[in-house]
Amino acid sequence: MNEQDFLAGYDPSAYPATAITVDVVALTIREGALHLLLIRRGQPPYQGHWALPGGFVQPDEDLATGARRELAEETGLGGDRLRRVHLEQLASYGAPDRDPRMRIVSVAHLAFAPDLPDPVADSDADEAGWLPVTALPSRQLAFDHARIVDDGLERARSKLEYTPLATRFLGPEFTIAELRGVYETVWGHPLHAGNFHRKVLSVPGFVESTGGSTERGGARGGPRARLYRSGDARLLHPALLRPAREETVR
Amino acid sequence: MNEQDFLAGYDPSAYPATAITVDVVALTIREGALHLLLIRRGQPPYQGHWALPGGFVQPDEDLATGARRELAEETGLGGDRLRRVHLEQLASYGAPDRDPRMRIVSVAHLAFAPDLPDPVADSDADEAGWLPVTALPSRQLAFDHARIVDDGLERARSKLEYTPLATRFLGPEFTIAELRGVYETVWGHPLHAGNFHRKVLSVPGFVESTGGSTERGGARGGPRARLYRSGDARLLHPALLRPAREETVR
DNA sequence: TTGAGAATTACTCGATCTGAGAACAACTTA
DNA sequence: TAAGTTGTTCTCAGATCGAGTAATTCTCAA
Repeated sequence: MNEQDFLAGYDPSAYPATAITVDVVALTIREGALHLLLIRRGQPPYQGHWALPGGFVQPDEDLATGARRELAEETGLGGDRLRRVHLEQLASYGAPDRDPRMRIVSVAHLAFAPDLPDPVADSDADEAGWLPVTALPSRQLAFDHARIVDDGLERARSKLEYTPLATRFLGPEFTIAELRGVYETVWGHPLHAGNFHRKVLSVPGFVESTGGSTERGGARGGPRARLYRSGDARLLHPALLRPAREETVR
Repeated sequence: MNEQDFLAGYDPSAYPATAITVDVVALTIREGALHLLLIRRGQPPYQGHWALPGGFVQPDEDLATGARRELAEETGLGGDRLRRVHLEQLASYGAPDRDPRMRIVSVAHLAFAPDLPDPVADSDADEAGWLPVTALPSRQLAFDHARIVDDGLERARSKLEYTPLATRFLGPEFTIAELRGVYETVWGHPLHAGNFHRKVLSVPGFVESTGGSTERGGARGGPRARLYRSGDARLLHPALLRPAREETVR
């Protein structure tokens, strides 16, 4: 039997029904706090619970494409704003009983976004919004989404150590203090301003100067700060050190 | 409509047929070279090509369970030997056209194993064996498995930096020189013996002394070496530094 | 039996990096 | 104008790293 004959006689429905979804752990920083995009489900299962934005993968789309589409649908974002969002695959979750409907494997993704507008209500009239990750209603998250969020947060904390992705939470131009704010928010630790400044400028390719400065000083005083944009490094070497790293590994 | 009614009326076959497979990038070290477990496919598609061990996930099993089962089936391993193998999820691959049969999403896993016996031929009479990763027949790997192997190798190199998983390539007791050999093999760089020794013993929880020594010196001379076993740390802090790290990020 | 070579382990030294603190100037609000 | 805040630079002690040296112990081969 050659390969073409084999494919012609192949019957996909002979295999048990499974489905693939993509879910997105979308993070942003609002008013100095880490926020997560959540949807309140309007339909069973888990009706009324908060859940990660996501849905079934279309037959013709890649996993990353599906995740970006779901993110766009929920945030109403498009074009350049959407393109600035960092999106990466997080992990897949496939416990047999994680969804009561059928066997569903979810390929979770992680997104870093600059401060985005509030999402608009979905066609299903689902409520949607950015919720602070502290004081999340863990018990109220649908499916195994609490676990996925935990994994996403740990991945985010870790990625800030050795990649320049912290800049993805900010606009195209930013100050070193704003960048430090991202690290402090995601890591949950205050950082030494002087040492952070020295470190960021000494790592090759992390940031590059725009030559400009802010129009005003800080809200409570201080001089105008110089402006920087993202450099061309994809990895930080040497990496930043996260203080008091916990003993956890996924 | 309550949740039970909803589930009763739910029709899984309404969704397009997709399938989930698990594939395993299983690595081991033989004669100082990194080896990868590969299967030569006995059936279309890609008949005659080398491929990663893997297969469809059973309806009642978890993704990690499926990966371990596939690994056991191909290596003929069981019990304690299998339990010593480190297995972690790598990433999922779901390009729409990656498999000519149907939409198949593969959840790839990564395994670190001590030197294992040669695999026995499968029931499908597929050939199987450990192949050195240098001089892999990249063009001859089935599906997108060359890409998966690349991702797995980079993950392995990276994991050796900040976790004690290098010990998983060795038996329960090992010398510092054997451990250094794992790093040199996976990273592809010779390491400074004295500095490596100092570093391994200074990182808390990496290794602990057994009190014993090897029976003989090295094959070409040298004193007997002290024996160590794996410590209880899950993360190495501070991490080991990989020399000449490339500018790549997944 | 002996000598050459190799490997384990320990030690040294200079360069670099880190954490902590201080200093100064520029800016805010009151 | 005074008081307080912040961006930026500098200093300094301690830790870490890369590279080299050395003592010792063993294997192999002459």
